[in-house]
Parts: sequence; C-alpha cells; structure tokens
Amino acid sequence: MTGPLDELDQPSNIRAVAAAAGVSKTTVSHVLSGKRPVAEATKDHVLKVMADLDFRPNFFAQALTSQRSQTIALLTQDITNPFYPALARGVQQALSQENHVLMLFDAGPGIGGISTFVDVAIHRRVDGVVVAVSDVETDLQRLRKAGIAVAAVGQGFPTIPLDWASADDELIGADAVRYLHSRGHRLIATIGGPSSIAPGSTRLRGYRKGMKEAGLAAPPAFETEGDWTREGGAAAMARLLDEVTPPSAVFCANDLMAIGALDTAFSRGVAVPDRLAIVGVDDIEAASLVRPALTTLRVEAHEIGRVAAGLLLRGMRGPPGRMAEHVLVPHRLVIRNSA
Amino acid sequence: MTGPLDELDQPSNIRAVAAAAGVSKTTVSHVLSGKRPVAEATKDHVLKVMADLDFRPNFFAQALTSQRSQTIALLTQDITNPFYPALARGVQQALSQENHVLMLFDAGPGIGGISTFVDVAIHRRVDGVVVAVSDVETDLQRLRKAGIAVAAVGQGFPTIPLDWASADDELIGADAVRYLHSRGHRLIATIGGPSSIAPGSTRLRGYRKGMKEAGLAAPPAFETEGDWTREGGAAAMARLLDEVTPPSAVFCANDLMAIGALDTAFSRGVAVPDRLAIVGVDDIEAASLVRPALTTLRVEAHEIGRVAAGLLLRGMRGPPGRMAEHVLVPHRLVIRNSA
DNA sequence: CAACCCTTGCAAACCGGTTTGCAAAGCGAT
DNA sequence: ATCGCTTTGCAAACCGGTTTGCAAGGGTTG
Repeated sequence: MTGPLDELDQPSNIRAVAAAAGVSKTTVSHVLSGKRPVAEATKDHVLKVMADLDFRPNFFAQALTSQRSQTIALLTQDITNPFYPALARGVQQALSQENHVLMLFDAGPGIGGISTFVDVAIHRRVDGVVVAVSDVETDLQRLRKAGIAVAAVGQGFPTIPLDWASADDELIGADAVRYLHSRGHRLIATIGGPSSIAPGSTRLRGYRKGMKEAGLAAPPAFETEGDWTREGGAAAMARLLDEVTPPSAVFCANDLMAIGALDTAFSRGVAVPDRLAIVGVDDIEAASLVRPALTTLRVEAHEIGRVAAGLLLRGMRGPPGRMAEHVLVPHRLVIRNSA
Repeated sequence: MTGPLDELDQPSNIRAVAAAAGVSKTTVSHVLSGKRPVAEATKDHVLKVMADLDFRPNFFAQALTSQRSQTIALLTQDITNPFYPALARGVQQALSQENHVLMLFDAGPGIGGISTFVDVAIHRRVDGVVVAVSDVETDLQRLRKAGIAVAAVGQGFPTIPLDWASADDELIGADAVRYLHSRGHRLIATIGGPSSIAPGSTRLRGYRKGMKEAGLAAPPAFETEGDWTREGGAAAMARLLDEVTPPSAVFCANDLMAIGALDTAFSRGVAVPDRLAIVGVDDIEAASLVRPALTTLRVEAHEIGRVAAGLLLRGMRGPPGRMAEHVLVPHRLVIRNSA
C-alpha cells in the first residue's frame, strides 16, 4: 500500500480557524499578516487555534491577491555541466534569504526548448528569471513585456540592457599569463574557446593584454582555438607542439581543454610541467584528479549565482529605471602541479 | 536603464476577454477548458480575441480552484554531486511530458535544512516530491499527511512504504566481481562505502554474492570500508596492499574511491591494470579523465530520475492504495583501462 | 459628563478563474 | 401549431485568502 488514506486531513482554511477561534476572517488574516494590530490575548488564542488545526494559509490564494509567486526560474542549457549546479546553489542561497523558491528549467534532449520554458515561466507568473543561456534576446523581450525581472549570468545581451554577473574573463586571461611569466616562461601560447562567443573572446583578449603587459611577443600561431572539449584541446596542443618554436607554457580557456592538452603532452612524451606548463580555467572536479594535477583559475560559480540572484532580487524590489549593472566576480589561482 | 516600463501591459483577464468578445465569462472559460461545447463560430471568435489581448489564464486562479500546482519538488542534499544534476534532468524529462514543473530544493550551507523545505513544499501545495535524501522519515510522514505524493530515489524507507527507483546495487557488486573473475582474477578485494547506509551495504552484499558464485574465498581482510571520498579510497587501498597476500583486483563502490585507490597504486609503483585491476561505480566525468582511465559500472542517474518521476506521476493519478513498487534501473559495464 | 482618540472587530468587495442551475433559442417530429 | 430534446449562454456561487470602510467599546482628557 502507498499508505492509509484516512489519516489524510484536507487542509483547514481561514474560515475554519475564524469559526474555531470565535472571531472573524479578517482578524485571523491580520494576526498572520500583522498589517493591523490585534489584541495580544486574541492573537495568542488565534495562533493556538491555528496550530491545533494545523492551518497554513493557502499559497495560491495569497499569490492570487498579492500577484507575486515568490518564485524565481533558472534557465540553463545543460545542468549536467558542473558549472550550473554550483550556480544553482548560489542562486538558491540568495533566494532562501528572501523566502523565494527556485524553479529549474533545464533545456535538454526530450524536453522543450527555451521558448517553451519562457512560456511556462510567464504563465506561472514567476517573479524573476536568471538566464544562463545565450541567443534568447526575443525571449528576454517577452519576459520583460510580461513584467518579469531578468538577470543574466556569464554574458550580457547587447541589445537588452540588464543586470548580469560573470567571472572577470579578461582578467582571467591576463592573470594566467602573468603567473606563467612570473614562473619564467616567455613562450606562452593559448588554447581559446570559440572566439565568437562570450567567455572565449574575452579570455583571449585577456591573454593578449597579459602578453602585452609582460612585453612578450604573441605570434598568431600561438593563438589556437578549441571547442571547450578535451579532444579539441588535445588537437590544438598537437598543433602548438608542431610549431618550429613550440611554446613552453600554454593557457587553456577551460579545464577540459587543458586536460586534452595534458593528453597530448603525455602521448608525445613531453614532461609537464618541466618542459611544458599548462594552466586551465574553472577548477572542475577533474582538475584535481588528473596527474599532474591541474593548475587552474577557479571560477566561483556559486558566487556568480549568488550575485546574479542578488541583482535580480534588488531589481524586483527597487524602483524601476535603475541603470543595468555588470558585476565581475573574482576568481582565484589554484596552484597544483601542471604549472 | 533596466528598460522602459510603459510597454509593460498588465495581463488581461477573462472578464476583459468576455467583454471584448461580447460573451460571458462562462463562455470564455468553456472555450479554454472544453468542458462544455461551444458554437464553432463563437469559439473561433473568442480565441481570436484572446490572441489579440495576449490573454493567458491566471495560473494562481486556476490552481486555487483545481487544488493542484502541477509542480513537483526535488529534494537533494548536494546538487553539486554530479549524480544529482543527471537525476534532475531525468525527473524533468518525465515531468515535461505531463506539463509539470520542477522545483529544486537543495539543502546546503547557508540554506535551511530538509525540514524547512518540506514546510515550503507543503505550503506551496506541490503535487509530489521526489526524495533523494536519507533520514527523513518524519518529514515524509508530514508530506503524506498533507496529501502529497512521494517517491524516493536510491533507497527506500523501511518504515514508510513508497515507490522508489534505484540502481541494482546488489547486482552491481556481483557484476563487478564476475567481470574481474572473467579476466582471471582470483584475489578480489572490495572497498565499500559506509556499510550502515543504503548503497554501501547493498553493494557489499553483491560483492559477497559474486565471490560466492565464483567460488572464491573472500577473507574479511579483503572487505575494507571507505567513506566515498578519494582519500578514503586511498587509505583503504594502502591497507589492502599491506596484506601478506594483497589482492590482484579491487572493486570500489564508487569512482571517487577508485581514483583514490589509483593514487595509492601509483605512489607505490604498483602497475594498473597489470599488477592491480581496479573497478569503480558511477562513471563520473573524472572516470574517463584519469590515467589509466577507469573501468566502471555506469549508474544511469538520468534514467533513475525518469523512472522515479514516472512512479510519482502514476501514484498521483492512479487510485490510492496501490502496492508500493521498487524499480531497479539497469547499469552497464564501461570497460576502459584500469581493469 | 461630554468630547475625543485608539484599539479592535465585522461585513463586504475583490483577486481571476471554475462550475452549476436555469432558461432561451433552435430544430425535428407529431 | 405544439411538444420535447439538444445546444448554448447567462448569473451566481465558490476556491481561500486580502483589504478597506465603518462602528462599537474602552480609556483619557477638559
């Protein structure tokens, strides 16, 4: 059996409480909203009756009149990518302090696309949305039009001014170069992400800036491009090693590609970090698991989530017409064995 | 600016539609619920007006009368553990087919405990809960009492009969032994999880069963216990290697401990898989990233989530009083290089 | 003792839908 | 023309709260 059903009490409503306490609905409502003073004795009595009847105000009735759902949606493309769970946690942490709840919309195989989710979000009258996907300008417009607050993560949307939080991608690139330079490297290459989209192009810009600051030459051949995957990183590394003057260090725009680079170095017998230093970005779990363990710039996904949710909540509360804000969340260098 | 506000149209309601279409509220309601026939011409006209006004029925008003939220809560302890995002995805996939939505309640630092979440879930009148945490018997009772359907993942609750889905943990242990035996190993040890709780004890039982079926001796010293972490696995492996007759193969109850075992083998110069074969469970991302890549029994978290959500939905629909069901989701052996 | 203010409780309207009893209209059969 | 049946629309009650105008009761002050 899935359990005896006779124990099931249908939730009591405010009228039942009022009747049992011998007061009116209004009074009951006021004791729990506190919007008008209620005599101490009455209040205690009502509270006691509520407890006895195991009364909880009906959420939908409250939402219906207040016009707010105390709910925030998180839009992601792939929750199995470890960045997003950490992000979700950060978001939830910020929300829980203001009695909001997190609704997860993860697009993926066998599930409707982002637009479908946006429809649902509007229908459910969520109070706000944290957007962690790209190419959704028109969907964002729709959310706006429905009066739903929006904040983004990882990238802004040029055509739509909104609050967003991200890592300081440019500084990440520069910091990586700075670190490698401080370790004596002069031939520093990079394996970037697809340079067309957000974090890829920004980290590449940071790399260039770092090279310039260090007074190092950054030949075009040193700027290779991967596709964020291990295989892409391995292939790019192979190309770099085939150069007439191969680099002595390489900055990879994420850990997965760095691990791919590690693969290539290993299979070609290039010692890491002695003959080749490798730095990644993210600090995914695997970074500490590979050998040699990966030196990496840890991006605090949790913190980014917290900040983004904070911006969102502020935007919901505050007066409209505020300037959109972009908050850069600090990263930190985690030195292990690969560089 | 966060955007001009004058474009913001407050959502139109059913009354506005009725007025614009020149019919009564009832008629409008019927065209969208279809609970009573409406003249084709009228229906078309009303639908057109709805589209013009960009009307969407207010979700809270509907929920208020229907008494259902079309919402399912997922209770987890640590969403950053890669098992859970995959699980969440599976759950969401099952839900999206029935127009339900996923609310994520991830307990964690800076966030209230499970009991708090259960309060919120009851207050929000979620239709069902997928429980992926342990030690929550009393909370489950409360959910039951509130008339909320419950299904569990990974473990059942002896004191509360309910539907649940999990990996076939016993078979996992037996399969691992069977595989190692088929590769010629006779000295097979195990590094289990804490044997008191669910998957740990079950996998250990499977190991014993496998050894028995293979006709192999399983000396007590071969049954070591870790704490699911890399360090715990490394320590247990060290103990095993210190035995007078160390094992030639070891079955680790999860990948993290298997990676720890790999560490110990590496630091002691024990060649894997030649002198020591290692098998893990889960197939986390890192399993394919370490060297040698880990041979492991992949647990299909996604599928477990799908099944659990399916059981939950069925339980919500179907007549009460059904027998509780336990579904075992098949795993599969992923052969890489460590065994 | 009257005038006044505060505290506290009530009745009723409202949020935006759903549902039901009732009746008008349309139609064919007698 | 009348009867009976079906189709279709209306008004009103309801889901469970919140909010507001009003007034009764108590205490204080002149």
